[in-house]
Amino acid sequence: MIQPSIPKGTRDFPPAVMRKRQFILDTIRVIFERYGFQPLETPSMENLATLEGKYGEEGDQLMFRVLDNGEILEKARDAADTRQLVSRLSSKALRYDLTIPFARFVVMNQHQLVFPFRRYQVQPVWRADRPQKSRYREFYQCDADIIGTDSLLCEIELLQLLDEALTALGLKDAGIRINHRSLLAGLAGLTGRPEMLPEITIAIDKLDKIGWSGVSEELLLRGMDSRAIQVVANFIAIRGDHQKVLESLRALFPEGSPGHPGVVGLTGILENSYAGLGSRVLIDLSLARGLHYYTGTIIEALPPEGVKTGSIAGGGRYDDLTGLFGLKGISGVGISFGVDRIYDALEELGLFPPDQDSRTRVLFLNLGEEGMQQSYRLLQRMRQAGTPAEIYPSQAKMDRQLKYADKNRIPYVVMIGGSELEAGKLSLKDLSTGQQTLISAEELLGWSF
RNA sequence: GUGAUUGUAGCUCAGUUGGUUAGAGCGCCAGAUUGUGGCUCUGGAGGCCGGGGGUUCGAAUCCCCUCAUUCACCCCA
Repeated sequence: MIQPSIPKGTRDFPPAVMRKRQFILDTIRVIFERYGFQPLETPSMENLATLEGKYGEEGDQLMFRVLDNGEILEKARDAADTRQLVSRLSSKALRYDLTIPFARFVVMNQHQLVFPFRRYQVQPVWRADRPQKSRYREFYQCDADIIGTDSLLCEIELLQLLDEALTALGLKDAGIRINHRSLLAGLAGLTGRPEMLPEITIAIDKLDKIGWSGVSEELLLRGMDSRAIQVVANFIAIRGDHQKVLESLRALFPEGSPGHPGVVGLTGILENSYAGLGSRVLIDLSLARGLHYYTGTIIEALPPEGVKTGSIAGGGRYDDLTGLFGLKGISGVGISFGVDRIYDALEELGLFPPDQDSRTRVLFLNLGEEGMQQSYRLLQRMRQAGTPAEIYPSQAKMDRQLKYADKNRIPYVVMIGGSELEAGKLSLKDLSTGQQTLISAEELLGWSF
């Protein structure tokens, strides 16, 4: 006998958990649909060439590769190094996110699609990360993307969608932060070390976690001088309401400078009368986000204060994602919800709505052949009428059948046994009160459960 | 990849400076109660003390290795 187990970082979702997950998924899906996004699913596996190199070196290492079938030894024999060995043994990998497969889909179907194209996608993704709290090796993403337009209206829509979804999920206190990649590029230019853009973004992204002293230490460690570090300090010290921040940015990045598109972008998104985005959206110049393909606006939603999980949703604009697959000049913008982290946050805060189950309302006891046949006919009629109902499959002791109802928290029990058959009626028992009444079949079908 | 943590019954966990037959609560099964659940009472089943090696008269307990777990870092949802 082997000890049953599941792979590291994966989970079973028992019924009680699934109910809560479905609440999250349904909430998000309904809002996606309401915003006009169309459903899409792509395969679990993609060709390695599709995924490789899209997420940086780290991403490549975290990808789950699928071993090819066939003569492994033959293929492996004269491989020069590990890298070559792996590429000979594997030509497919599990998807790492939903965005790259989406870009691949768009390029493959460019002639059938109508642009701008809006799609949403709810599927698991896999990362060979080391699991820890709120980090799994298999987890779900819910993505909505609009591709084929660079209109800022899309950013506005996605921010509103995000705001609406967070509210519907009960996360009223979740904050939304926004930034723009070209502001970060502009910052790198101001330091006089434009080539250090990646190091700068990685460092300042940790501001929340390690504080300014940690960030400056890291920049120093990466070879930045104190004058340049001071430039970074001044930059991320810019905060406050939209107007004030945008004003400072305008002064910092005049027309023609590398940071200017960011100023224009954020101004266009935040300074308009019709969007009404409110105070939930904050400009956060330290927001960087890891994924390499973002080029414009970047968006992130954080769980409410006190919850330790990382960001629960994120997204941004990518100007040339499909260019990787040969289709140039198509801009897109998307948002992604992390279901598992939203789950953990709601659980931690006790924010799941209490009444999330549509479990069985009525159990028919099985008290003998004749009664069972009548019960089954009634059961079918109740189901057709939309009442979740079931019948105990075997003629077990009554004690056991009632315990079954009790443990599954089924509120009503119907009994048709000897005495009921004699009376031509049935007994309906309310398990919460213990009350039992003798009623007719018609009365049962008219009962409100 | 780096650094820690914890592995004892189905679950949550006790277990004394190393000392008889390894315990509790919950859960499970049976009975009190042959057509009435929850509550109560009584009884029962269930453990290679993660695995391997070592020290010792004697190891759940000490040492080494290994596997698994959880957490933090890195990175990320």
